[in-house]
Amino acid sequence: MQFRHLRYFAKIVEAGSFSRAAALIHIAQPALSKQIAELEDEFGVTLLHRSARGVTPTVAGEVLYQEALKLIRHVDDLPSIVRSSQGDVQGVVSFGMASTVAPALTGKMLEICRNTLPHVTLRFVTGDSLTLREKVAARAVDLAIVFEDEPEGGFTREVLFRQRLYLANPKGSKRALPISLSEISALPLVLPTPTNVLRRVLDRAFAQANITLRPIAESDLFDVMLSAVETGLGHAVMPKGDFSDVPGHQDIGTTPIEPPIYLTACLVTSQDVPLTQAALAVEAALLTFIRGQLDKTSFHGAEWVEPGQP
Amino acid sequence: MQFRHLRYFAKIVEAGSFSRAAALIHIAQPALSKQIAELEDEFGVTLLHRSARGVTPTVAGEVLYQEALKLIRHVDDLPSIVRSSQGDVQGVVSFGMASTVAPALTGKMLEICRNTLPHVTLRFVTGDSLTLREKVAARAVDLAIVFEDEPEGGFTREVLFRQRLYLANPKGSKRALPISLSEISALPLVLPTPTNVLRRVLDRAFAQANITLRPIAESDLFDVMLSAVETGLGHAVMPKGDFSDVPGHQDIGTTPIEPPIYLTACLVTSQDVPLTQAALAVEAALLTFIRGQLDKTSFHGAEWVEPGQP
DNA sequence: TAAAAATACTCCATAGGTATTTTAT
DNA sequence: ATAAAATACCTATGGAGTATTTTTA
Repeated sequence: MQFRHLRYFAKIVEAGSFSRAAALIHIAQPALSKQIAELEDEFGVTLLHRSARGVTPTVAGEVLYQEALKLIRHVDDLPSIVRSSQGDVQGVVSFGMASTVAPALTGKMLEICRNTLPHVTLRFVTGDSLTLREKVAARAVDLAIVFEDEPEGGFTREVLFRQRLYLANPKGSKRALPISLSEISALPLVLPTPTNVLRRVLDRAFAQANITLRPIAESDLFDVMLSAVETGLGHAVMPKGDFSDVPGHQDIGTTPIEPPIYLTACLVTSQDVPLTQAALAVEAALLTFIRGQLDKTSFHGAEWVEPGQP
Repeated sequence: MQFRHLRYFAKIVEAGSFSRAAALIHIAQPALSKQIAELEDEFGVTLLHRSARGVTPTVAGEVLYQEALKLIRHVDDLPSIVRSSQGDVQGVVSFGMASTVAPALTGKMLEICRNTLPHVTLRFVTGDSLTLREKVAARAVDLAIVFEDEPEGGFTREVLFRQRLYLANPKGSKRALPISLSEISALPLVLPTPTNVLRRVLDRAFAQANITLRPIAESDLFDVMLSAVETGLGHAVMPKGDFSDVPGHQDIGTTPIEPPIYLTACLVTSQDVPLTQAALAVEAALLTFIRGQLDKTSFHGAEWVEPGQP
């Protein structure tokens, strides 16, 4: 499959005939016949109805035509996209991260930007996923890594990984074996407020297991929950399997929850307004880093999702 | 620019070196050097930092890498997209149209579907643009042609055309010359309710001209407004320059408004859930028709927008 | 029976291979 | 000094051209 195939195919559909398209492209008609034959061969589908006075697309052909148009436009945009990120990329980029992923990424991101984008100022914003997403929608944040339960419209998202949930335990109360939902419900719990994504997923999981959750406290602040765990007051559930990178809370232990529950971490941007060159460059650097160089063993309980449809 | 270029470039970025990538692709290293040289030549930009132990992408290279990934995924999806619309496409497709575009399109759409998609049942829905968009969001309607003032998130949109606004006059009160905003404000007007897109655009236009609009009646129903015009009670403003195709209202005259005011007609679909094969086929057929065979002279005051970014 | 698409073949442009040089650490 | 990329040159696949046949309205 080549670009040429799509370009030719689109022109033929628009011209309504091989020969007319051939004249438009300044190419011989048999060349087009061959190209389309290859396309139909590759897909195993008839794309054009041939008749004595031209061609009309089949249903599959019309679908391909629309996809081809999108691809062609995208490709034709490449030069300007690439060139715009040439030269001195500069500006301020607001980059949001859910509190639990921030410790593992902040340093690395800063380092990358200092190296490859010296004139870009990174403005880090942390918070809970819903707030961050709202800020992205409001354009107060350019891009953000958030956990999503049910994706909402208005955002362009790249799924990064699925993060397993763990029980966060006070230092000392060690336990390596996985813990069940019913066992968890018997513990004193500090949970996020009900609007939180994590909380909603938890509520659903426990509801399905017919267990009522009775947290001893609720908070939307990561640090508040960790402090509560730290002081031994209770346990928390976190999308994080290791706290050794969290300053002040290195000795919080974790226990995998069985059956596993997952949150999906996504990089979201606003769908409505295009990113600045600087934000685009940061996004590209971030994705390249996360999908490539990132030491994935430091993310306990994360299942890396290969790029695909959001 | 070929696909190969992008595929090779992506592999090189992932491998971190020409030679490693060459080994992965099973191709000689100089071939890659040449391809990338061509790419850099075409964009006029350095894409990779060469060093003695491999390559790292430049900023432009990282941006291109991300775009290339999207393109590659899209292309790799083509076979399944195309094949899925092969065979007996069947099902019910809900197709919404803003009331003013419905008369000009309903017949043609039905004809196209009967011909190319015999086992697809088209369910036509008309209404005002905002209601239709809500129905699309709620998945009660698969795709809809609506007028948009400010695009909202959560939808995939294809801009179709800009439609100029006209004053709709009772039969008899003919007038060929354009009419100004202040002249309009002196007439008895029947306007859409304030939530309507058309109304919002009108309110804005008149506010900018420092004119207060005082309609004699408001309605959200196209037919109600037309009936009011028909009986000579008042005038209406419509995104439509010709009423000869509206059964029962053929003799309503129109007057262009000067300076011109426009609404943008878009085909919107829900961004969240993918379309069924049937809806996809209808969408493709519709776009092909509207952008191709449609007799555009029947759309008075429409400026056709060539496909581009929404 | 015409107008259009498909087939048959010929040719050459270019992707890719081999051998070697240049570059950077 | 060594590992990697660039350059030079050669080969051969396949895209495009010309001539012709087949299809269908």
